[in-house]
Amino acid sequence: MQQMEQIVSSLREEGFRITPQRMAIVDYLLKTEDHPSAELIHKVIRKRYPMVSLSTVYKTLDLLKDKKLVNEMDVDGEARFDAHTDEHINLVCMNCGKIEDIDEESLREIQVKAARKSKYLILKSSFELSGYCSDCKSKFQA
Amino acid sequence: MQQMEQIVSSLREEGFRITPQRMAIVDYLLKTEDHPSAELIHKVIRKRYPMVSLSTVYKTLDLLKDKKLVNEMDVDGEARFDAHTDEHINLVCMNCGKIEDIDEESLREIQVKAARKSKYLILKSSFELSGYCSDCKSKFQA
DNA sequence: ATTTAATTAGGAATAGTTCCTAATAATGAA
DNA sequence: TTCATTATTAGGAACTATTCCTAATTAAAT
Repeated sequence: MQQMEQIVSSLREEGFRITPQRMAIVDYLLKTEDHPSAELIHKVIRKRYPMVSLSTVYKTLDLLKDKKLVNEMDVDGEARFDAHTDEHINLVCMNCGKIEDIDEESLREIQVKAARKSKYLILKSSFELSGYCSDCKSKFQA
Repeated sequence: MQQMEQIVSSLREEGFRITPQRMAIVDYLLKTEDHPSAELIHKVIRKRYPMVSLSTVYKTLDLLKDKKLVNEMDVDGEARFDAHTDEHINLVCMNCGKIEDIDEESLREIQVKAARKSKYLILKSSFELSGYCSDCKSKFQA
């Protein structure tokens, strides 16, 4: 909720229009703890704005990615989105598909080390661990 | 070259057949430093075995993934493959698409920490940094 | 209220991947 | 070696997430 106004005004300043579609998508992404796919976002948004199109969802997500307001990650060939853009580890459950975030300050150091070793100019990072969440884990051990 | 025989015998032990197609794909993946896509693998293999099909490439890659003999990663919605399965960071150039590996022993610690915090059973990890490689970097700074 | 240019809805097109099936060939047995 | 069995393959059709296209709409400046 808090970041909403910042995002709106930063878009407006750059000359982008504030449409109900964009508001709805940003609002949903800020409020959810999930890491929804474009399709899920579309489904959810549609409940309030029935005529919003999937292509608009994709376009808005592209815009938000450009502005570094959301991160994109890949799970089984499907893009998933996250408005929590601080450095963190994504834990992906290979059974139920749930994604959990974990803060980890040592990621930054690793990034610096890697940049130094490789001479890359690093712009984006993605740290992902996959396995079974605590719920699904017990099913497999039973 | 060295691992070839191990892979062949481990597949044979489990009852899988050793076909020229599988040999060619494994051979190529072991020899290259690249992180080729399925399509590139197909193109390369075809030079020697002109009738090998793309679907066989995909199936073989699935098999090798299952056996943990190759890792899969995603670059712009395209799967890329790597027979170098030790823990490492992938550096992806956002301009030319090149991928470089960097060894980093601290990754293991992070993994252990994350597993402890989250109670996940971790089976797979992927650490990816994207940006510009040293070649492309200079083009953008000019 | 009017203008105008960004944005949208909707669907068609694309591309990577998976699926399907008859034909082929690797392997073990005789 | 020859034969029988059955995994594997080639080829292409089907699928699916995403991108592209265009006329209609609408946010925002005047």
